[in-house]
Amino acid sequence: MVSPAAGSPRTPTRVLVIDDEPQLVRALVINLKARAYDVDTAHDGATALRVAADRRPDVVVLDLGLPDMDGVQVIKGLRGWSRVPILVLSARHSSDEKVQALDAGADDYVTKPFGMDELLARLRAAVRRAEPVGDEADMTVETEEFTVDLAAKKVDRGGRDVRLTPTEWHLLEVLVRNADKLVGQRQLLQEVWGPSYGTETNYLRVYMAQLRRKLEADPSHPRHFITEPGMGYRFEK
Amino acid sequence: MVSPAAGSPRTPTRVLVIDDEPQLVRALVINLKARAYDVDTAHDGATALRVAADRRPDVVVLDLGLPDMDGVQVIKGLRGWSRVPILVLSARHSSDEKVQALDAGADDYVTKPFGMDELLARLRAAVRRAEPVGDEADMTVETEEFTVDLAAKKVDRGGRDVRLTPTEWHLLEVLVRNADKLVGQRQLLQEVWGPSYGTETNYLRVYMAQLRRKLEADPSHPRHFITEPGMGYRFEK
DNA sequence: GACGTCTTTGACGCAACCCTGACGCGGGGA
DNA sequence: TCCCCGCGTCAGGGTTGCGTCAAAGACGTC
Repeated sequence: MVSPAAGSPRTPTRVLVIDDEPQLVRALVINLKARAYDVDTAHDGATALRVAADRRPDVVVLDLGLPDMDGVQVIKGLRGWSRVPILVLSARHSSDEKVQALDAGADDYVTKPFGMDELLARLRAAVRRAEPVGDEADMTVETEEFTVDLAAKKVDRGGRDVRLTPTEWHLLEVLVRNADKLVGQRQLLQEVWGPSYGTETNYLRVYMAQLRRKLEADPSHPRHFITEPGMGYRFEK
Repeated sequence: MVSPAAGSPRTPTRVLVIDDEPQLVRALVINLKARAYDVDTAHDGATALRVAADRRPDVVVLDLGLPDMDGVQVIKGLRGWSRVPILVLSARHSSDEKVQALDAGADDYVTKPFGMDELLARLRAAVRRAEPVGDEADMTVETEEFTVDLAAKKVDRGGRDVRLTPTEWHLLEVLVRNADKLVGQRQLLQEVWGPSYGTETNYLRVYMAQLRRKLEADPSHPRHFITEPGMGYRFEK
């Protein structure tokens, strides 16, 4: 419900687990990998900071009881250059330590022993709130002749904005989101005009013509909006 | 120390406390107010959703045990239109309930009884990470004709302050924050008038006209507040 | 209780959009 | 070769959506 991300098989979430207890690490790694996370591990603070810089994890799970340095120092070390979500584990229930860790920049604090379900849920929550807004980065598709910005809902052609009607834009959006793939006319009709449509192919002809007229260099010999006779249409860069 | 925007007297953080236990609410309110938070309260889910829509809190503290509805429903109700951080309180230690709440969109989960220090630390953490990154720098947007200062909530035009009503300002703010991007009329209505609006496009027409009359050089040929027929509006520098 | 401001609501003219039908063209099958 | 289906193109008409104005309702202040 958050973002459909049609066609983009998002790279797996990368987790960095920092802990010096082999058993706990193993349990975490197994559970995380089973859920298709990409996992790195570090057994002490110094390594952790190095690995974090190298691998740029999407979320960090940090045990405060490390052999070489104080956990809070690790948090500060990370926060010096990164806003990656940090989920702290600790055997200590002391309120003081929680406050210290959280104020140093941790995002969450879980006391051992903990339920794996809960930890994973907290991890999902941390990842979820870290990502969504910025996914408008590569929401823009360029061709030689024009540029489509899906986030801003703008089409640029030779420095000038192209004015599209709602239906035209909707049609364009579906095609661009499925770039290089054939989109059947039924699917196109249902996505743009609604589920009760499916045979009114004349609509498609009219609006494809409009799109080509506004975007193609030579509308009668389209290079980007290709007709696949009897099947549908395809957008190509 | 994480304090935002040095030099800007940022408005106090607004907290919405949702709980039906008077004692707990009182304790929370006292502690929060002592730390200069702005506090609203609600003792059931329905009120909570209404107040949230009205007051736009910066963070929500939600007790799951409400008299009128399931806490998870409240979370979903909020998440339908807002990304405000939600901190859940609950007497139940069940792992299941934690997972449900977190996956519904909660940001953190604290089991009662809890230490006030810890709660406040978690609250600080939630608020801190909700703050956008580069907020301080470009809190002001300039055009050839006028300047909008988002932090000071002021609009300057030719050296003179422009007087805007609350609704006008709110509308302007949403548009400016999404500069160059198209903002759908539904989104606009929900962000300015609240989540229960979405089809009253006549409001938009009236208030866009007011904004243009006050800010555009030639209100009948707007250069900054662009109408995208059938879709929404766009602010351009 | 009267006033001023802000918000909501309704009515109207006008422009833009969406749908529709007609026509021409080209390729594949009979 | 002729026919037919699918596609591209064009132009007209019904409908929707937008801008504008004005007046009534809600709210707070003096």
